[in-house]
Amino acid sequence: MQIERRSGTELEKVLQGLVRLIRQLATAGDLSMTAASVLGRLMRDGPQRLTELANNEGVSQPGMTQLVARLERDGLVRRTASTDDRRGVLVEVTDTGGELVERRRVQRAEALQQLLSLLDPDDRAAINHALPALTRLVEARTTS
Amino acid sequence: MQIERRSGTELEKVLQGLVRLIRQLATAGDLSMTAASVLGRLMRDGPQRLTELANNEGVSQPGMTQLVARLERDGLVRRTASTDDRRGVLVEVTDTGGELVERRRVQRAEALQQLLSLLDPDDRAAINHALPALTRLVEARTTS
DNA sequence: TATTGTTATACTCTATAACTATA
DNA sequence: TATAGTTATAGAGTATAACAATA
Repeated sequence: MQIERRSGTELEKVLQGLVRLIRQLATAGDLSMTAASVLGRLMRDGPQRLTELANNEGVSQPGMTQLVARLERDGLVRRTASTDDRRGVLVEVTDTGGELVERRRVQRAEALQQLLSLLDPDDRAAINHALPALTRLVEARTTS
Repeated sequence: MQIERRSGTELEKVLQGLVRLIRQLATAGDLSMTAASVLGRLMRDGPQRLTELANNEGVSQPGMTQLVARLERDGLVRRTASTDDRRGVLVEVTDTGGELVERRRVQRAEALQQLLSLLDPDDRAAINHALPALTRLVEARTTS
């Protein structure tokens, strides 16, 4: 038990550092975290309703209206009327938006790769080995 | 080489998830990331100059003036005149601020501990084993 | 003249409350 | 009446430019 308590504390410290790291990695297009997350989701899951996006991103409905308005102004997403329910709005990512997301993803991956290359092979192996476990850690949050 | 390129991409994916995770963990006091980081730094390294804080946090000098003004208004930091250079301002954390930082830290650690306990022992071990390496990864960024 | 910090101004991001249109 | 979305308004958080005070 004491070992486990300590690992939560240790992990907290490390994650704080990782958040700092991510925040500072070069990222094209200067998107906010929520904007990037919305674009990523639209790429992954296809066009979605505004309300659905707001709920999934943990943002208010007006907040999502405004975020989508900015993204639309910047040519990254497109709004189309929902076919069946005339109240609804479908948001979909444009080609420009998709390219931007991909470019950012590659940039971050390359920056991380560069950092990994500075580490000892043992450290690289340890991180590699922990990636599936960390993925499950993240999913444990979503699931529970 | 191909193995390494893939690990950058994998790590990028995992870190995106971890950032989402951290963002959503319960946190008392509703501090912004920069505010939390400034308070943490003041706790760790003691009172600091405004310019020093701005540089370390990657924020403009006016931005730091305004952030410190909000933190002061909320009773979390205190500004004192610098002893030697009368242009300078020293920022230090108050008892209230210190307690808030500590409370948040404990909350996050407990939430993470709870998530860790949902994983297989193997996954927990893999994460535990990678923590020092991840710490060095973060430090590689700062150093390079 | 250079440095430290503040003030003025503007934009993004986000919330809540009040509204409109459709179901 | 309930749901989908928008508009109005306000505050946090950030930037750049212009300024004041001190070195």
